[in-house]
Amino acid sequence: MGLPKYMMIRNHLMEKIEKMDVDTPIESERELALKYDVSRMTVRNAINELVNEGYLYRNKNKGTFIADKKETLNLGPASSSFLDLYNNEDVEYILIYYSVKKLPEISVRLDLKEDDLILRLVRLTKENNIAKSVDEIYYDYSYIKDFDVRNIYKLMNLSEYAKNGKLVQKITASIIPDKYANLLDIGYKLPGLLIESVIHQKDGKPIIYVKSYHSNKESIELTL
Amino acid sequence: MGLPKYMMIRNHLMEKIEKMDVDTPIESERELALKYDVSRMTVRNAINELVNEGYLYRNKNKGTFIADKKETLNLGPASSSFLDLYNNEDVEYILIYYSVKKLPEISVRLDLKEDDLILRLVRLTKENNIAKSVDEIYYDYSYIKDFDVRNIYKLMNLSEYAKNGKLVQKITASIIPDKYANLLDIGYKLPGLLIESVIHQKDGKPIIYVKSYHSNKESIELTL
DNA sequence: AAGTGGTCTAGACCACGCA
DNA sequence: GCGTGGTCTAGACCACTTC
Repeated sequence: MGLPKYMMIRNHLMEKIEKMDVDTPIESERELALKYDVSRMTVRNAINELVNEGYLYRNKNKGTFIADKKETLNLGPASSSFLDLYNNEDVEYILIYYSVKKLPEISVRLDLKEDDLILRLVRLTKENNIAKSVDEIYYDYSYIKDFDVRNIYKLMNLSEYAKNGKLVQKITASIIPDKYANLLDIGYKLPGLLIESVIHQKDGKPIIYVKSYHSNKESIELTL
Repeated sequence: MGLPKYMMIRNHLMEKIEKMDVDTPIESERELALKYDVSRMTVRNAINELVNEGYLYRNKNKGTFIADKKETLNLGPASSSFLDLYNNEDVEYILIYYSVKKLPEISVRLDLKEDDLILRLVRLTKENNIAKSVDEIYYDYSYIKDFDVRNIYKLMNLSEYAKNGKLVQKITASIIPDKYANLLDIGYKLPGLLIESVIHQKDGKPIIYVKSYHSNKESIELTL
Protein backbone atom coordinates (compact mmCIF):
# COMPACT_ATOMS: atom_id res chain seq x y z
CA MET A 1 0.00 0.00 0.00
CA GLY A 2 1.20 3.48 -0.84
CA LEU A 3 1.50 6.56 1.24
CA PRO A 4 -1.64 8.24 2.54
CA LYS A 5 -2.90 11.10 0.42
CA TYR A 6 -1.87 13.84 2.78
CA MET A 7 1.67 12.50 2.75
CA MET A 8 1.82 12.59 -1.02
CA ILE A 9 0.52 16.13 -0.99
CA ARG A 10 2.99 16.98 1.72
CA ASN A 11 5.83 15.69 -0.42
CA HIS A 12 4.63 17.49 -3.51
CA LEU A 13 4.43 20.70 -1.54
CA MET A 14 7.87 20.11 -0.10
CA GLU A 15 9.44 19.86 -3.54
CA LYS A 16 7.79 23.08 -4.59
CA ILE A 17 8.49 25.16 -1.56
CA GLU A 18 12.15 24.32 -1.58
CA LYS A 19 12.45 26.36 -4.74
CA MET A 20 10.43 29.28 -3.43
CA ASP A 21 11.58 32.40 -1.68
CA VAL A 22 10.99 33.16 1.96
CA ASP A 23 7.67 34.86 2.73
CA THR A 24 6.06 34.12 -0.61
CA PRO A 25 2.61 32.57 -0.34
CA ILE A 26 1.71 29.05 -1.43
CA GLU A 27 -1.61 28.25 -3.02
CA SER A 28 -4.62 28.51 -0.75
CA GLU A 29 -5.97 25.45 0.98
CA ARG A 30 -9.09 25.48 -1.18
CA GLU A 31 -7.08 25.68 -4.38
CA LEU A 32 -4.90 22.79 -3.33
CA ALA A 33 -7.93 20.72 -2.38
CA LEU A 34 -9.36 21.21 -5.86
CA LYS A 35 -6.02 20.57 -7.53
CA TYR A 36 -5.38 17.30 -5.75
CA ASP A 37 -9.05 16.37 -5.69
CA VAL A 38 -9.20 15.89 -1.94
CA SER A 39 -11.08 17.56 0.86
CA ARG A 40 -9.74 20.67 2.45
CA MET A 41 -9.08 18.85 5.72
CA THR A 42 -6.68 16.55 3.95
CA VAL A 43 -4.79 19.51 2.56
CA ARG A 44 -4.71 21.00 6.04
CA ASN A 45 -3.20 17.79 7.39
CA ALA A 46 -0.42 18.01 4.84
CA ILE A 47 0.21 21.68 5.53
CA ASN A 48 0.06 21.13 9.28
CA GLU A 49 3.01 18.79 9.09
CA LEU A 50 5.05 21.30 7.16
CA VAL A 51 4.11 24.05 9.57
CA ASN A 52 5.06 21.93 12.57
CA GLU A 53 8.35 21.13 10.93
CA GLY A 54 9.06 24.77 10.27
CA TYR A 55 8.91 24.86 6.49
CA LEU A 56 5.79 27.02 6.33
CA TYR A 57 3.97 29.45 8.52
CA ARG A 58 0.34 30.47 8.50
CA ASN A 59 -0.99 33.97 8.57
CA LYS A 60 -4.65 34.12 9.45
CA ASN A 61 -6.92 35.58 6.79
CA LYS A 62 -3.94 36.04 4.53
CA GLY A 63 -2.44 32.75 3.54
CA THR A 64 0.32 30.26 4.10
CA PHE A 65 3.89 31.29 3.45
CA ILE A 66 7.41 29.97 3.07
CA ALA A 67 9.23 30.12 6.40
CA ASP A 68 12.71 31.54 6.72
CA LYS A 69 14.20 28.51 8.42
CA LYS A 70 14.17 25.61 6.04
CA GLU A 71 14.99 22.99 8.57
CA THR A 72 13.70 22.51 12.05
CA LEU A 73 14.37 19.50 14.15
CA ASN A 74 11.65 18.99 16.64
CA LEU A 75 12.95 17.55 19.84
CA GLY A 76 9.68 16.16 21.05
CA PRO A 77 9.12 13.49 23.62
CA ALA A 78 9.46 10.69 21.12
CA SER A 79 13.01 11.55 20.26
CA SER A 80 14.97 11.26 23.44
CA SER A 81 18.15 12.63 22.01
CA PHE A 82 19.74 14.64 19.27
CA LEU A 83 21.08 11.40 17.93
CA ASP A 84 18.99 9.66 15.39
CA LEU A 85 16.20 12.04 16.14
CA TYR A 86 14.73 11.98 12.71
CA ASN A 87 11.20 10.60 12.75
CA ASN A 88 11.32 9.91 9.11
CA GLU A 89 11.73 6.53 7.49
CA ASP A 90 13.96 8.07 4.89
CA VAL A 91 17.00 8.51 7.08
CA GLU A 92 20.14 7.12 5.56
CA TYR A 93 23.57 6.67 7.06
CA ILE A 94 26.53 6.67 4.75
CA LEU A 95 29.84 5.43 6.04
CA ILE A 96 32.60 7.82 5.12
CA TYR A 97 35.52 6.38 6.98
CA TYR A 98 36.52 4.09 9.79
CA SER A 99 39.64 3.06 11.67
CA VAL A 100 40.76 1.38 14.86
CA LYS A 101 43.62 3.09 16.62
CA LYS A 102 44.80 5.01 19.64
CA LEU A 103 43.25 8.45 19.95
CA PRO A 104 44.59 10.09 23.09
CA GLU A 105 42.42 13.19 22.77
CA ILE A 106 39.30 11.04 22.63
CA SER A 107 40.25 8.49 25.26
CA VAL A 108 39.70 11.14 27.92
CA ARG A 109 36.06 11.36 26.93
CA LEU A 110 35.60 7.64 27.19
CA ASP A 111 37.46 7.38 30.45
CA LEU A 112 40.12 5.19 28.85
CA LYS A 113 43.89 5.05 28.99
CA GLU A 114 45.76 6.74 26.19
CA ASP A 115 46.91 3.38 24.92
CA ASP A 116 43.44 1.85 24.62
CA LEU A 117 42.09 1.25 21.17
CA ILE A 118 39.21 3.28 19.85
CA LEU A 119 36.97 2.58 16.89
CA ARG A 120 36.31 5.69 14.90
CA LEU A 121 33.43 5.89 12.45
CA VAL A 122 32.56 8.91 10.37
CA ARG A 123 29.15 8.85 8.85
CA LEU A 124 27.03 11.20 6.81
CA THR A 125 23.41 11.36 7.89
CA LYS A 126 20.83 12.10 5.23
CA GLU A 127 17.12 12.57 5.58
CA ASN A 128 14.96 12.57 2.48
CA ASN A 129 18.22 12.53 0.59
CA ILE A 130 19.32 15.82 2.09
CA ALA A 131 22.57 15.91 4.04
CA LYS A 132 21.85 16.74 7.67
CA SER A 133 24.97 16.10 9.66
CA VAL A 134 28.39 14.55 9.71
CA ASP A 135 28.91 12.44 12.79
CA GLU A 136 32.18 11.27 14.21
CA ILE A 137 31.45 8.25 16.36
CA TYR A 138 34.03 6.90 18.80
CA TYR A 139 33.57 3.51 20.41
CA ASP A 140 35.50 2.02 23.25
CA TYR A 141 36.94 -0.83 21.20
CA SER A 142 37.03 -3.26 24.09
CA TYR A 143 33.29 -2.84 24.40
CA ILE A 144 32.78 -4.34 20.97
CA LYS A 145 35.27 -7.18 21.13
CA ASP A 146 33.40 -9.18 18.56
CA PHE A 147 33.71 -6.33 16.12
CA ASP A 148 33.49 -7.42 12.53
CA VAL A 149 33.80 -5.22 9.49
CA ARG A 150 30.71 -6.80 8.08
CA ASN A 151 28.75 -5.57 11.08
CA ILE A 152 29.96 -2.04 10.85
CA TYR A 153 26.62 -0.78 9.64
CA LYS A 154 25.02 -2.00 12.82
CA LEU A 155 27.42 0.15 14.78
CA MET A 156 26.20 3.24 12.99
CA ASN A 157 22.83 2.91 14.63
CA LEU A 158 23.20 4.49 18.02
CA SER A 159 19.62 4.62 19.17
CA GLU A 160 19.72 1.26 20.91
CA TYR A 161 22.71 2.21 22.98
CA ALA A 162 21.18 5.57 23.84
CA LYS A 163 17.91 3.96 24.83
CA ASN A 164 19.55 1.58 27.23
CA GLY A 165 21.80 4.03 28.98
CA LYS A 166 22.35 7.61 29.94
CA LEU A 167 23.05 10.33 27.43
CA VAL A 168 24.82 13.61 28.05
CA GLN A 169 24.94 16.15 25.29
CA LYS A 170 26.64 19.46 24.81
CA ILE A 171 25.56 21.92 22.18
CA THR A 172 27.86 24.61 20.90
CA ALA A 173 28.17 26.71 17.81
CA SER A 174 31.08 25.98 15.57
CA ILE A 175 32.39 26.76 12.15
CA ILE A 176 31.86 23.59 10.16
CA PRO A 177 35.28 22.06 9.37
CA ASP A 178 36.19 22.50 5.73
CA LYS A 179 36.56 18.78 5.26
CA TYR A 180 32.87 18.32 6.01
CA ALA A 181 31.48 21.31 4.15
CA ASN A 182 31.25 19.49 0.85
CA LEU A 183 29.55 16.51 2.41
CA LEU A 184 26.97 18.80 3.95
CA ASP A 185 26.57 20.65 0.70
CA ILE A 186 27.34 24.02 2.23
CA GLY A 187 30.00 26.68 1.78
CA TYR A 188 33.22 26.99 3.74
CA LYS A 189 33.53 28.79 7.06
CA LEU A 190 29.83 28.73 7.80
CA PRO A 191 28.49 28.33 11.32
CA GLY A 192 26.72 25.17 12.41
CA LEU A 193 25.81 23.31 15.54
CA LEU A 194 28.31 20.99 17.11
CA ILE A 195 26.58 18.45 19.30
CA GLU A 196 28.85 16.36 21.46
CA SER A 197 27.26 13.33 23.04
CA VAL A 198 28.46 10.75 25.48
CA ILE A 199 26.46 7.55 25.83
CA HIS A 200 26.95 5.82 29.15
CA GLN A 201 26.02 2.38 30.31
CA LYS A 202 23.59 2.26 33.15
CA ASP A 203 26.46 1.81 35.56
CA GLY A 204 27.85 5.11 34.38
CA LYS A 205 30.69 3.85 32.24
CA PRO A 206 30.99 5.85 29.02
CA ILE A 207 30.98 3.71 25.88
CA ILE A 208 30.42 6.00 22.93
CA TYR A 209 31.43 9.56 22.21
CA VAL A 210 29.92 11.40 19.26
CA LYS A 211 30.83 14.69 17.65
CA SER A 212 28.02 15.67 15.34
CA TYR A 213 28.32 18.62 12.99
CA HIS A 214 24.95 19.91 11.86
CA SER A 215 24.70 22.26 8.97
CA ASN A 216 22.98 25.47 9.84
CA LYS A 217 20.01 24.69 7.67
CA GLU A 218 19.10 22.77 10.82
CA SER A 219 17.88 23.93 14.13
CA ILE A 220 16.82 22.30 17.33
CA GLU A 221 13.50 22.95 18.93
CA LEU A 222 12.60 22.36 22.54
CA THR A 223 9.23 22.63 24.17
CA LEU A 224 9.21 23.03 27.92
CA MET B 1 -15.40 35.74 22.65
CA GLY B 2 -14.45 32.55 24.44
CA LEU B 3 -11.89 29.99 23.51
CA PRO B 4 -12.61 27.56 20.72
CA LYS B 5 -14.00 24.21 21.77
CA TYR B 6 -10.88 22.24 21.10
CA MET B 7 -8.95 24.62 23.33
CA MET B 8 -11.36 24.10 26.19
CA ILE B 9 -11.10 20.36 25.74
CA ARG B 10 -7.35 20.65 25.55
CA ASN B 11 -7.31 22.53 28.84
CA HIS B 12 -9.62 20.06 30.53
CA LEU B 13 -7.44 17.23 29.37
CA MET B 14 -4.33 19.04 30.54
CA GLU B 15 -5.66 19.36 34.07
CA LYS B 16 -6.48 15.69 34.17
CA ILE B 17 -3.32 14.32 32.69
CA GLU B 18 -1.14 16.29 35.03
CA LYS B 19 -2.38 14.07 37.82
CA MET B 20 -1.97 10.84 35.90
CA ASP B 21 0.95 8.46 35.79
CA VAL B 22 3.21 7.98 32.84
CA ASP B 23 2.04 5.41 30.27
CA THR B 24 -1.53 5.22 31.53
CA PRO B 25 -4.15 5.64 28.81
CA ILE B 26 -6.57 8.53 28.53
CA GLU B 27 -10.13 8.03 27.34
CA SER B 28 -10.52 7.14 23.69
CA GLU B 29 -11.21 9.80 21.12
CA ARG B 30 -14.74 8.52 20.62
CA GLU B 31 -15.48 8.56 24.33
CA LEU B 32 -14.21 12.10 24.65
CA ALA B 33 -16.25 13.20 21.65
CA LEU B 34 -19.38 11.87 23.31
CA LYS B 35 -18.47 13.31 26.68
CA TYR B 36 -17.86 16.81 25.39
CA ASP B 37 -20.58 16.55 22.75
CA VAL B 38 -18.32 17.42 19.86
CA SER B 39 -17.16 15.62 16.76
CA ARG B 40 -14.22 13.30 16.91
CA MET B 41 -12.13 15.61 14.74
CA THR B 42 -12.45 18.33 17.35
CA VAL B 43 -11.20 15.96 20.01
CA ARG B 44 -8.34 15.02 17.72
CA ASN B 45 -7.43 18.68 17.36
CA ALA B 46 -7.20 19.02 21.11
CA ILE B 47 -5.18 15.85 21.50
CA ASN B 48 -2.92 16.80 18.61
CA GLU B 49 -1.81 19.89 20.45
CA LEU B 50 -0.95 17.93 23.54
CA VAL B 51 0.89 15.34 21.50
CA ASN B 52 2.88 18.02 19.70
CA GLU B 53 3.74 19.58 23.03
CA GLY B 54 4.88 16.28 24.42
CA TYR B 55 2.26 15.66 27.08
CA LEU B 56 0.72 12.66 25.35
CA TYR B 57 1.73 10.05 22.84
CA ARG B 58 -0.40 7.97 20.53
CA ASN B 59 -0.19 4.25 20.04
CA LYS B 60 -1.97 3.07 16.94
CA ASN B 61 -4.82 0.64 17.54
CA LYS B 62 -4.21 0.88 21.26
CA GLY B 63 -4.87 4.32 22.58
CA THR B 64 -3.40 7.62 23.71
CA PHE B 65 -1.14 7.69 26.73
CA ILE B 66 0.53 9.99 29.21
CA ALA B 67 4.04 10.83 28.06
CA ASP B 68 7.09 11.12 30.21
CA LYS B 69 7.81 14.81 30.11
CA LYS B 70 10.78 14.58 32.41
CA GLU B 71 13.16 13.90 29.61
CA THR B 72 12.68 17.21 27.91
CA LEU B 73 12.39 19.08 31.18
CA ASN B 74 15.67 17.74 32.35
CA LEU B 75 17.73 20.51 30.88
CA GLY B 76 20.98 21.64 32.31
CA PRO B 77 21.33 25.04 33.90
CA ALA B 78 23.04 26.69 30.98
CA SER B 79 20.12 26.28 28.62
CA SER B 80 17.71 27.92 30.96
CA SER B 81 20.02 30.57 32.32
CA PHE B 82 19.02 33.14 29.75
CA LEU B 83 15.45 32.69 30.87
CA ASP B 84 16.33 33.37 34.44
CA LEU B 85 15.09 29.97 35.49
CA TYR B 86 17.90 29.30 37.84
CA ASN B 87 18.83 31.27 40.88
CA ASN B 88 22.30 32.50 40.47
CA GLU B 89 22.83 35.60 42.56
CA ASP B 90 25.57 36.83 40.32
CA VAL B 91 23.46 37.28 37.21
CA GLU B 92 23.16 40.88 36.16
CA TYR B 93 21.00 42.43 33.45
CA ILE B 94 22.07 45.63 31.81
CA LEU B 95 19.56 47.52 29.74
CA ILE B 96 21.07 48.56 26.45
CA TYR B 97 18.09 49.94 24.61
CA TYR B 98 14.33 50.02 24.53
CA SER B 99 11.56 51.28 22.30
CA VAL B 100 7.85 50.89 21.65
CA LYS B 101 6.90 50.69 18.02
CA LYS B 102 5.51 48.62 15.22
CA LEU B 103 7.73 45.74 14.21
CA PRO B 104 6.06 43.81 11.41
CA GLU B 105 8.73 41.11 11.27
CA ILE B 106 8.23 40.37 14.96
CA SER B 107 4.45 40.64 15.06
CA VAL B 108 4.21 37.35 13.18
CA ARG B 109 5.97 35.62 16.05
CA LEU B 110 3.59 37.04 18.59
CA ASP B 111 0.52 36.36 16.51
CA LEU B 112 -0.21 40.07 16.29
CA LYS B 113 -1.28 42.34 13.49
CA GLU B 114 1.41 44.30 11.73
CA ASP B 115 0.07 47.50 13.23
CA ASP B 116 0.17 46.37 16.83
CA LEU B 117 2.71 47.95 19.12
CA ILE B 118 5.62 45.95 20.40
CA LEU B 119 7.93 46.73 23.28
CA ARG B 120 11.52 45.95 22.41
CA LEU B 121 14.14 45.59 25.09
CA VAL B 122 17.76 44.78 24.47
CA ARG B 123 19.70 43.65 27.47
CA LEU B 124 23.16 42.37 28.18
CA THR B 125 23.26 39.42 30.55
CA LYS B 126 26.32 39.01 32.72
CA GLU B 127 27.17 36.26 35.11
CA ASN B 128 29.97 36.75 37.58
CA ASN B 129 30.71 39.92 35.69
CA ILE B 130 31.33 38.05 32.47
CA ALA B 131 29.18 38.86 29.45
CA LYS B 132 27.12 35.85 28.50
CA SER B 133 24.50 36.90 26.05
CA VAL B 134 22.71 39.78 24.40
CA ASP B 135 18.97 39.29 24.49
CA GLU B 136 16.40 41.03 22.35
CA ILE B 137 13.09 40.80 24.17
CA TYR B 138 9.83 41.57 22.40
CA TYR B 139 6.63 42.03 24.35
CA ASP B 140 3.13 42.23 23.04
CA TYR B 141 2.60 45.81 24.19
CA SER B 142 -1.11 45.36 24.81
CA TYR B 143 -0.22 42.67 27.30
CA ILE B 144 1.56 45.22 29.49
CA LYS B 145 -0.88 48.11 29.23
CA ASP B 146 0.24 49.54 32.53
CA PHE B 147 3.77 49.77 31.25
CA ASP B 148 5.87 52.38 32.96
CA VAL B 149 9.43 53.26 32.13
CA ARG B 150 10.25 53.12 35.80
CA ASN B 151 9.19 49.49 35.82
CA ILE B 152 11.23 48.51 32.84
CA TYR B 153 13.68 46.57 34.95
CA LYS B 154 10.90 44.31 36.07
CA LEU B 155 10.19 43.48 32.46
CA MET B 156 13.71 42.23 31.98
CA ASN B 157 13.00 39.37 34.34
CA LEU B 158 11.30 36.72 32.29
CA SER B 159 11.24 33.85 34.73
CA GLU B 160 7.76 34.51 36.06
CA TYR B 161 6.25 34.54 32.63
CA ALA B 162 8.11 31.39 31.64
CA LYS B 163 7.11 29.59 34.81
CA ASN B 164 3.43 30.26 34.29
CA GLY B 165 3.20 29.32 30.65
CA LYS B 166 4.65 27.29 27.88
CA LEU B 167 8.08 27.86 26.47
CA VAL B 168 9.26 26.95 23.02
CA GLN B 169 12.93 27.38 22.24
CA LYS B 170 14.75 27.05 19.00
CA ILE B 171 18.50 26.73 18.91
CA THR B 172 20.55 27.56 15.87
CA ALA B 173 24.10 28.53 15.15
CA SER B 174 24.68 32.05 13.98
CA ILE B 175 27.45 34.50 13.43
CA ILE B 176 27.14 37.01 16.26
CA PRO B 177 26.05 40.36 14.80
CA ASP B 178 28.85 42.88 14.82
CA LYS B 179 26.83 45.32 16.89
CA TYR B 180 26.82 42.82 19.76
CA ALA B 181 30.38 41.54 19.47
CA ASN B 182 31.82 44.33 21.61
CA LEU B 183 29.19 43.87 24.28
CA LEU B 184 30.02 40.18 24.45
CA ASP B 185 33.70 40.96 24.49
CA ILE B 186 34.46 38.78 21.50
CA GLY B 187 35.82 39.35 17.99
CA TYR B 188 33.80 39.98 14.88
CA LYS B 189 32.32 37.26 12.69
CA LEU B 190 32.57 34.56 15.33
CA PRO B 191 29.96 31.84 15.63
CA GLY B 192 27.59 31.70 18.57
CA LEU B 193 24.31 30.22 19.56
CA LEU B 194 21.11 31.98 18.67
CA ILE B 195 18.31 30.88 20.96
CA GLU B 196 14.86 32.00 19.94
CA SER B 197 12.18 31.61 22.56
CA VAL B 198 8.48 32.15 22.59
CA ILE B 199 6.72 32.32 25.91
CA HIS B 200 3.05 31.46 25.69
CA GLN B 201 0.21 31.89 28.13
CA LYS B 202 -1.44 28.70 29.22
CA ASP B 203 -4.18 29.18 26.64
CA GLY B 204 -1.51 29.15 23.97
CA LYS B 205 -1.36 32.86 23.22
CA PRO B 206 2.23 34.00 22.67
CA ILE B 207 3.26 36.99 24.78
CA ILE B 208 7.01 37.31 24.60
CA TYR B 209 9.51 36.57 21.88
CA VAL B 210 13.22 36.50 22.69
CA LYS B 211 16.24 36.38 20.44
CA SER B 212 19.24 35.59 22.53
CA TYR B 213 22.76 35.69 21.14
CA HIS B 214 25.18 33.64 23.20
CA SER B 215 28.89 34.00 22.75
CA ASN B 216 30.54 30.74 21.96
CA LYS B 217 32.23 30.60 25.32
CA GLU B 218 28.82 29.25 26.30
CA SER B 219 27.34 25.89 25.65
CA ILE B 220 24.18 24.05 26.49
CA GLU B 221 24.24 20.78 28.28
CA LEU B 222 21.50 18.24 28.46
CA THR B 223 21.22 15.04 30.40
CA LEU B 224 18.67 12.55 29.21
C1' DA C 1 -16.12 -9.24 17.34
C1' DA C 2 -15.20 -5.05 19.49
C1' DG C 3 -12.34 -1.17 20.07
C1' DT C 4 -8.56 1.88 18.72
C1' DG C 5 -6.17 5.52 16.24
C1' DG C 6 -5.31 7.02 11.08
C1' DT C 7 -7.28 8.84 7.23
C1' DC C 8 -10.83 11.10 4.59
C1' DT C 9 -15.14 13.35 2.89
C1' DA C 10 -18.20 17.26 1.62
C1' DG C 11 -19.94 20.23 3.30
C1' DA C 12 -20.58 24.51 6.96
C1' DC C 13 -20.00 29.08 9.53
C1' DC C 14 -16.76 32.42 11.53
C1' DA C 15 -13.56 36.55 11.95
C1' DC C 16 -10.53 38.97 9.65
C1' DG C 17 -7.84 41.41 5.79
C1' DC C 18 -8.03 43.64 1.67
C1' DA C 19 -9.38 46.05 -2.38
C1' DG D 1 -17.84 41.46 -1.18
C1' DC D 2 -14.60 38.09 -1.76
C1' DG D 3 -10.77 35.15 -0.26
C1' DT D 4 -8.22 33.44 3.60
C1' DG D 5 -7.17 30.38 7.38
C1' DG D 6 -9.63 28.58 11.86
C1' DT D 7 -12.97 25.75 13.55
C1' DC D 8 -16.43 22.19 13.33
C1' DT D 9 -19.78 18.45 11.95
C1' DA D 10 -21.44 13.66 11.28
C1' DG D 11 -20.52 10.51 9.27
C1' DA D 12 -17.18 6.73 6.74
C1' DC D 13 -13.62 2.94 5.85
C1' DC D 14 -9.07 1.05 7.05
C1' DA D 15 -5.45 -1.73 9.53
C1' DC D 16 -4.44 -3.29 13.54
C1' DT D 17 -4.72 -5.22 18.49
C1' DT D 18 -7.03 -7.54 22.04
C1' DC D 19 -10.25 -10.63 23.68
